[in-house]
Amino acid sequence: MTKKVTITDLAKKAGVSVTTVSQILNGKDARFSTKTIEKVKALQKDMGYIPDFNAQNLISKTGKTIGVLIPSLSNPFFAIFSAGIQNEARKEEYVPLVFASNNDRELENQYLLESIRRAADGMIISSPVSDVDYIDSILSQNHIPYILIDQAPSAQEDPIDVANYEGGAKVANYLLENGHTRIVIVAGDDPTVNIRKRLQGFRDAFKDHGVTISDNQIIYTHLSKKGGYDVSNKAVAAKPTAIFAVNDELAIGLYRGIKEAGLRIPDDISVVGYDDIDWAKYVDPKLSTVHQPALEMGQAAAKLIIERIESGNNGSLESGRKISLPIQLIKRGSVKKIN
Amino acid sequence: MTKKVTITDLAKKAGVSVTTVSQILNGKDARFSTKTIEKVKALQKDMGYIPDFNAQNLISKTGKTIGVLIPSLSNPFFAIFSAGIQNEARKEEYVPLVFASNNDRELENQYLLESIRRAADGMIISSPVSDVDYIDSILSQNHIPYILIDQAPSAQEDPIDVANYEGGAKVANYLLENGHTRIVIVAGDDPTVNIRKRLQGFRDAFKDHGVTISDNQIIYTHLSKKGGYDVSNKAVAAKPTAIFAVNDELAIGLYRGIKEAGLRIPDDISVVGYDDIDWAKYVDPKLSTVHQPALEMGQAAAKLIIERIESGNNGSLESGRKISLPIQLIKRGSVKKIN
DNA sequence: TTGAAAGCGCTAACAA
DNA sequence: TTGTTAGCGCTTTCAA
Repeated sequence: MTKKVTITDLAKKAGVSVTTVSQILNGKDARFSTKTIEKVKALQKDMGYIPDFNAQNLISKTGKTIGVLIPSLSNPFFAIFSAGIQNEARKEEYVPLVFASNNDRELENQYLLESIRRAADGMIISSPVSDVDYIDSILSQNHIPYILIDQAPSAQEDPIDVANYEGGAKVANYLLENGHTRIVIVAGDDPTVNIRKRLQGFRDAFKDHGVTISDNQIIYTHLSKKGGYDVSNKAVAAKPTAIFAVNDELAIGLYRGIKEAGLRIPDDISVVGYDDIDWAKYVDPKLSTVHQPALEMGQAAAKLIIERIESGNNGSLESGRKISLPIQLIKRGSVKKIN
Repeated sequence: MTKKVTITDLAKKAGVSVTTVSQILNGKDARFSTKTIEKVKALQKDMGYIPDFNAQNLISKTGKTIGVLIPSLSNPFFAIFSAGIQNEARKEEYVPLVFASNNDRELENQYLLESIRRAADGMIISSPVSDVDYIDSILSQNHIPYILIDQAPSAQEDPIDVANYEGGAKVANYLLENGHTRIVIVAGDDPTVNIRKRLQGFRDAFKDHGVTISDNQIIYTHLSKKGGYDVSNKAVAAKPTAIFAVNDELAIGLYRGIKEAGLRIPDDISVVGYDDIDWAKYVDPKLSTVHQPALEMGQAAAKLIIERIESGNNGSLESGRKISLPIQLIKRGSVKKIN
């Protein structure tokens, strides 16, 4: 096995010092002769020299790496969210290290440590099972800035605001306009703050119209298609005229269960989701939902964390600016007007 | 900003040399007194010492990193595939660096170089636009083993075999058994070898039954839901009794178009997909398809590349063992018997 | 049972 | 315009 070309090899071959090569290749070539510069650059190509990442990082203390913790890649929302992070990171020459924790606390913890070990410069954490205090303590100790997205009950305000309260209220008003007052809500177990706000907005809007939604109208289940499917009987049994699923995956699971129960959407029952994953347009009937800008959220998260990294603001809970992103109610075919 | 704890800090505090600390922390503690060992280990916890990744790699020349190139995360097949890689890699303490190239050749190339720069020990490439010769040359030069999955026309046999020819044939026979001979195939542009084999198996099976499927019965489009949707009119216009979509995304796009055209599945037209993404069970009617073990494929890919890395087999095209994975025809509700 | 010293590949003061 | 030297944090001979 031929060894990798090092800067010393290159320097020798060029008949200059390693400093010269290093400087030139790093763009600090002001003080060198054109001749030397060209010689070095040509040789770099010829020899296929690529600077050693580890050696560089050992000195610079930054590998331009962002650790990313998400619950799962199989939820399209997070797949797109991750894509957004990657897009934005790329512009600044950062690389995301994406870990899916599957809501497994231990795994999540391992991946957190692995990110630190791999010298992540910052972290984006969007995995809901986290113990926020623990994360804050370990990350602060290591002086790694981080942002929490869509996080478990936490003192910290989400730095990326996507108007969940308003979103929930929009769904409520949409349903109200269409005459629905007999409602079931389907939510994921251990709802995150974002989803709680969404729920709160929804319930408050109903209350404003004189309709109280009690806790037993909320069904909790695993936050997935299967979770929605599993509780569809229960949801249907309550004989609502409309169901609000706190995300689209849930809604699509409900679709299946509702149809298997012999009911039609929206004739027998209306369904509204949340997220507007691309699949929402491909189910029958097309799903009414609230558009969340998943891609933009990923981009915003990456932008924010890079800002913090480069500003040296190793901020924990208190720090940093916020980004607000718009949401939008998308009316499609899954809600019917009743009277 | 407090500095990160280094091995020197720890050694000083323990009153021993860095060698001692290094040896003990790396499990080579045979020759040290229990007392020293305990002291060092305790101090590690206390001080929160984490060895510097870059410094370690600089010496060991391996960062236990696998570069992964996929077309996109938004296709659930690849999301699951990536999850499989991560699962398996984790067991061996490798970390995948996942890059989605979106079929953009330039991006793909950038990510390839970035993986090399970041000292990937091996690569899994599953992005169909690649220029295989180029990849082989650059990776070989850098002595990085790699495996190509589901790759563009290539001399190399896929190291992970998922019986595409047989899969295609199974779909064909299924359709044949149900009386379908008027067929349209919907495929992605620039089909990969795997998909070609799938197609070939399909066509050969029909031919065996005396039915020739001509090239103009194949419609090419973007390999996505939208791609399927976009050509649905064209597909319907050919008045087939059944459509074979080479993947589920395409099939689900077709579903939408077919319904919008006022036709019913499977009464007016039967549809079969390929992949068995989890969504296949959640569309109406449930999609008949061929189950591809995406998760297992990811695991197998990771296993294979780790084997090559650790065996020092920096193999390019010729090398390495193969893994065969079973597929399965899943009959659901999207095919109807006709006569 | 322990430590001194060299060196991994690179960057950056400081000289020349 | 270029080179010498030190040193990043760690592992690993080799010696004590």
